[in-house]
Amino acid sequence: MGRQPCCAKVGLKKGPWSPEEDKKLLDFLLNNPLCCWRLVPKLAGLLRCGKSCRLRWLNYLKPDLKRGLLSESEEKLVIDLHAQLGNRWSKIAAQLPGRTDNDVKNIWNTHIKKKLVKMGIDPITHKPFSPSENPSDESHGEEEEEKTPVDSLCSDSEKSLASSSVSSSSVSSSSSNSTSLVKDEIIEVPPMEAPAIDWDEPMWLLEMDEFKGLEFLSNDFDENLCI
DNA sequence: AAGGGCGACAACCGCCAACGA
DNA sequence: GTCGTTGGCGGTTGTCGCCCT
Repeated sequence: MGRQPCCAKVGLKKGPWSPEEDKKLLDFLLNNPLCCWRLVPKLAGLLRCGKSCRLRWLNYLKPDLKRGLLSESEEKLVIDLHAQLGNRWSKIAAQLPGRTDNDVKNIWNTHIKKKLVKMGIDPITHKPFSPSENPSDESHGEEEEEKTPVDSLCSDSEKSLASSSVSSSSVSSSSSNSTSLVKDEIIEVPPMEAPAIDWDEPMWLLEMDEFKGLEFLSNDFDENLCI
């Protein structure tokens, strides 16, 4: 028996969300305790499937999201975590406050991957390409081949931060930084600075009453929603 | 000015795991 | 133990805007 689709495909809207839809979803989620995503579109008056609503909330509407490119330290962290975890974007994103797995995945694919390739580093293995398999014809010096991605991307002062945090062999106990469980392993990461309120939200969203008092956007908010 | 190429990002799809009946 | 439902995840695709010719 085939798996049922997450929602009846008939009559449901797909594609980009309109400001009105965003507002409806946001209004609903701000004013109602979340029961289950399947009911959200129905109760919020949206012609979307619950899954779509969930994604929109997590990737775009959630108040504490950071937008825009990664900072240098975030980028280093992503590279290190990727070296450890592979394409487990949600685990990687969990170490970056305000970033979503979709965000990290997109940034990896559009920026970091290319950057590594250009530097002669295989983004999958995180090791220098062997001369025969190097996709970029740009010559890279011997020195560069010896560098790790972190070495190549950051200054000396920053290297210490990155290398002390999540090198592939650093599932150790040397640091008192924050830790997180990834299945059986413990990943140690440096404490990221609190997400700055650096919103790049559409104007219509910023104009909404709910967003005029930022104190409102606390962690309690999320817990209340049980997300 | 037109349009083709490309990059960036939002959104969808399909699979899987967890959970409850 | 089985089945259905739901949420979560990662891969992929679609769309839009910018840049170059």
